Amino acid sequence: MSEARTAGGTQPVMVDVAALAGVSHQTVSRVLNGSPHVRAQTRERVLAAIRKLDYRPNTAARALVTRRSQTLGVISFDTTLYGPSQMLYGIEQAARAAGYYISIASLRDQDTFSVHEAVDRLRDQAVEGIAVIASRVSAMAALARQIATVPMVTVGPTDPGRLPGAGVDNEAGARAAVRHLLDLGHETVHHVAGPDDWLEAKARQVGWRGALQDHGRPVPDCLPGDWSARSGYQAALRLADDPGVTAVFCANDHMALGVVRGLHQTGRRVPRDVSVVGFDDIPEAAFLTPPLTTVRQHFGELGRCGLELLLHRVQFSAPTAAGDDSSHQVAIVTPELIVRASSAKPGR
Amino acid sequence: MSEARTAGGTQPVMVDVAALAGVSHQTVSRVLNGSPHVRAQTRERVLAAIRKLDYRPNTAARALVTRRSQTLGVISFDTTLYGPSQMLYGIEQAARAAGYYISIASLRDQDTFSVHEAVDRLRDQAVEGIAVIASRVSAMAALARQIATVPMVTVGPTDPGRLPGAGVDNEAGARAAVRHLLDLGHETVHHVAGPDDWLEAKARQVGWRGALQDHGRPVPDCLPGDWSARSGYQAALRLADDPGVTAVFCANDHMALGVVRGLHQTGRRVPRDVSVVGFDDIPEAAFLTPPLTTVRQHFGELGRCGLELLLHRVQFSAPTAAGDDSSHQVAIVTPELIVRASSAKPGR
DNA sequence: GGAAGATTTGTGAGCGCTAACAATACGTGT
DNA sequence: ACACGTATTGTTAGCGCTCACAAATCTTCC
Repeated sequence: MSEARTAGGTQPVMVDVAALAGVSHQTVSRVLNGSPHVRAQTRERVLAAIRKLDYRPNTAARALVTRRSQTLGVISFDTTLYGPSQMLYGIEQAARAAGYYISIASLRDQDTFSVHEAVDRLRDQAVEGIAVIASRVSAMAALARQIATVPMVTVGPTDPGRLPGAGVDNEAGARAAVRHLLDLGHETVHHVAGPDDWLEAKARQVGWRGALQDHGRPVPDCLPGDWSARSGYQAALRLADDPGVTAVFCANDHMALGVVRGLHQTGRRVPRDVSVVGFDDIPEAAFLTPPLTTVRQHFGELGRCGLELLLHRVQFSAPTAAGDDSSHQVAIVTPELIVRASSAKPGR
Repeated sequence: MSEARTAGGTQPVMVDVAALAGVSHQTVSRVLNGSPHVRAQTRERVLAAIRKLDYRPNTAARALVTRRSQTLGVISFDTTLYGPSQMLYGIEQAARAAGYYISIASLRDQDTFSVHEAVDRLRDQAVEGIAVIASRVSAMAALARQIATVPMVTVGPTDPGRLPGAGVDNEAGARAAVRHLLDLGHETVHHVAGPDDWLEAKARQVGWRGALQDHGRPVPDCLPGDWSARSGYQAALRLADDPGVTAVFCANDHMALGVVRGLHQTGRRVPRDVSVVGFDDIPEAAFLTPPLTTVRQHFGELGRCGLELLLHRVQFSAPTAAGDDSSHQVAIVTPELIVRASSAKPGR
């Protein structure tokens, strides 16, 4: 009969609870793990002891023997941006609901080295799976190379065929935006794009071009941006030179807001002279001057969705994954066009 | 001589490395922990074996015996908001630099129950310390009650005297904003405040009122807001009834942007008729229409700062903290006024 | 009433690692 | 050559938990 340390500064351990409840440590373990082979009365006694001692199981010991950390990792770049931070939130909520802890690794750069480092870091913590909020094509490639080492999904931007994940149908969103502007009567639509090597930027650009071509409209040169309001502003200054511009579709709301600012400064009125449409529907979009027409993404939903996918994979790849079932699962959410005052009929 | 499993799907463990390097597992441990009592040549051999096997130490086993998880927890509410997400990033960067992992717990509500739950959750993970990005007075109170159980600091809003933490001098920031408007020649300044039970909101309101009183100006009624652009918009509609309003100081940029929108809609021009100043300096502030005068906070810096404080406490409270040294350490950063086009001389 | 079965509990081993101590190797001065 | 101190390495014993299995208890039914 091992004497349990009753006092002292140390945390109580399982045998302490067992001693107090008058059972063996294994019975305590059974109660903790919800085993059905415990008499109700015994369970009560154990639970009472747990409560009295404020006992909390040692996760490290448990992880050591079960080889499961109950932890998922999240790699995120640019938590600064609206989308990523929203998705992180959605992921965390979903993980908690599923009984998992979340460990994060946020990166400044999306280069191969940083990506590998982040994955390593998370693997060192024995995470059971990783959700990645990455967007750069390069980062995706780096991740694809590591997919074998640990279950992984992408959230937000997806790279169908290489990595499983939950994403938004950016192309459809862009098409909807362009179609809306054409329907209003605009001859064509200009585009302020996101960085070349971002998947979302690419997809939105493709959608924009596709919609114009489908309607047999001229496809103007595409203006480069970097998601920031500043880059939108600069694009607008260039756009202002061309009197033919009547409609601009921006790859995100922040750039759209910069475009509005730039147009305004050069004497073009929105939406009287030029219509502007964004993408994302940030919370303040409805309260900008003018309120911004945009394409709404449900980032939170996306995070939840992605995590579900990840959990599924974690379950499957239990000991040795290898030849998984459907390796390239992807969940696609279709975004929604929100029409506000920044887009209107061309006013000639 | 225990035969090391050379193949198999299992991860290599320390004895595997030891066997390959021809040493004991303890020597491997020494190399891993940077012990000086290892011959350089031996160290090399061990490192080579580690590399060859792609061995990675089991954190659970290590945590079990050292009783240190190398993990810090972050509790955050509203990762959605600009400030919190920025601070989270700063915290993560600083933690990584210090060799700590970060586990997050984000909460939807700031009520007592949620706060306790989050702390429990993090404690279950055996985090060595917790950084809290909370703002509600109620949440602070709940935290203060748990401070004894684990080292804790607040980041962002601070509650001097109760919890240690890194914060911004919101009052000084507000004073600077108000003074700026008075200097421009405005008779008084109206205020759209944040939620009553947020510490930042309170401090900014106090600063606003104080500055007005210092200059012997009338203190108008304060308009309530909830940080959202929508609430700013609504406040503006109310403000519009009063022709005497020439300057508005908003407790954050999003509300300021809503105020601008509301004023614009009711025919008041910014800054010609009314000057508007915000707080935060969100990245797009400079590209709003008009560019927003605001008070800049260095959120990232703040996160770093707070984490440093936390690490300090973690070090100190090693086995049994109890009577700590300076229990109410606080780092205060002074924000900076950024003048842009949304504020100007009253145009009568 | 007692054997066969089901239910509930206890026992021992070991997950992979570090901490303490023991044991060796290496030099140095006498 | 010897003892002695110092570098370097090895040995043993857990950390707190779960797993596999053994033991004890309670049923049930002939």
